[in-house]
Amino acid sequence: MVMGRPRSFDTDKALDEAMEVFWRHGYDGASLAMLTKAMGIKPPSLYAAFGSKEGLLKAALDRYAQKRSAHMHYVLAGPTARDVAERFLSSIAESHTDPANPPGCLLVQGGLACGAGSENIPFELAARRAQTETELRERFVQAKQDGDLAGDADPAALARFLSTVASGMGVLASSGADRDALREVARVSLSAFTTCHASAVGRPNGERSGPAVAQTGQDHRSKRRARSADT
Amino acid sequence: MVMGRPRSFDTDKALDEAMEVFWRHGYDGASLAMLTKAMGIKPPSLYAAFGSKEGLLKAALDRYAQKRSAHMHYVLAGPTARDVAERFLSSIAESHTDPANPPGCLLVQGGLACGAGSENIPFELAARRAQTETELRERFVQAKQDGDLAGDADPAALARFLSTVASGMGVLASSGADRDALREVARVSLSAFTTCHASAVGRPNGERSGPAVAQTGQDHRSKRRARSADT
DNA sequence: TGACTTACCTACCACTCGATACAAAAGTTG
DNA sequence: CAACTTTTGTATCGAGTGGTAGGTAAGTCA
Repeated sequence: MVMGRPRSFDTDKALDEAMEVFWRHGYDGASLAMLTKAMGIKPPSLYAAFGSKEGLLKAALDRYAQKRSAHMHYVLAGPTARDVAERFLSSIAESHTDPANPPGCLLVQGGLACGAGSENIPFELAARRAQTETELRERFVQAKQDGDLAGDADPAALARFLSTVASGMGVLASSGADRDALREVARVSLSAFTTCHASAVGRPNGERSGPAVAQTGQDHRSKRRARSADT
Repeated sequence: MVMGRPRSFDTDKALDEAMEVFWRHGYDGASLAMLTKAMGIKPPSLYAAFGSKEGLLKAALDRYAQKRSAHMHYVLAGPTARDVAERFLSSIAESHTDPANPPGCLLVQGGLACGAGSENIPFELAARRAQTETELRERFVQAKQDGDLAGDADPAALARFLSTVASGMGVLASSGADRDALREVARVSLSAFTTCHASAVGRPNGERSGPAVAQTGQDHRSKRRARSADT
């Protein structure tokens, strides 16, 4: 079989540039002209390699997750639940203000609300955010089995709290907050975590185990009202 | 002086519809076609009344703030700092999942990152978010003077924490999280708040009094890197 | 070398974007 | 009524959108 002309650009390098554009301008705000200029390629090359603008975003998100996996692995490897929380919040404070990247988090900046024809994108980003929450929750379930998390602590609630704070820090960072501001938020949040971890949190309602958001990047469903999770 | 032909649509009603479109699709995602259809008017009427798409957003944001002012007044009227925090978080959990509105918060959904020509919008939204943080901080400063907030508590840090959690809850709600999920986050956050409010929070760095983000809707400045606050 | 496969670039597609020129319509004031 | 002011709808502006057709360049394999 013949190989044909080899690709003249580095896919990962191009994805890094595309990632930055999506990160800084959001999905709707990132035009093909911006993307191709940043990636150093022409539209046909982009479409041959990634299929569509949405395909390019997904590829960029995959690369984003891949780059973050090492940090997340370190976070989850914390010896205790409290260490995991501390590592998580610190890591977020640093990464969301890393001068090498646009401020904030791609999974938040990318687009919480999009225009006609881009309805899937918020789903896609939400699913990837939910992934982090799930990893934290499972780690806390393990911590509970290990006995380093109080018996009346709620792993799902704690994971959701941390995930929510992380999103909030993304919003804060995108507004120009500096690293110290985020560290401060992390510190306060951690103290909250410690309280819940040690003592009971009143839970009047029944158990809810799953993440609060959709798990997979599914297609657009109901246009009206909230994008409801299918639990 | 002559009055001329009277306006045939209700400005506030039209703004409510525009608000919903911006809320659901973000600034970039909200097209003129969407807006005029929802508002029930034609482009020339829109431009005569609001000047531009950006002007329409600002008018919608003003109306949004006006509608929320009653709730915020109630929140700030809480007898103690803890009550203020509790009222704030509860109010956010309810309002961000109010079925009468799109999920989440307009000031977050509206656009954290925008495309070419809309660079001012994220500033504008950030400034309005900062307003809430400022109100909370000033209330906590007052609480400290009143003696119902510990002497070593940091009003700025607490206000920023609450504001950050509120943004995070906006992101969570936009992903389809239900009201109970947000209430749970509110509960954990409040317990964290209580801890910091009662006992000392280690603060290695100097005082920082201002909000973490820009105060006013200023023009676009540096394209590269973060939109840094000019403190 | 020459056949073959693949990627590249130029130019362009139909469409939508935000915004407006223009004239008819609808009201107030003398 | 007639003069005047403002709003309205139609129809459209130039620019930019995501995406592609078609020909050419650049490599591999026999």
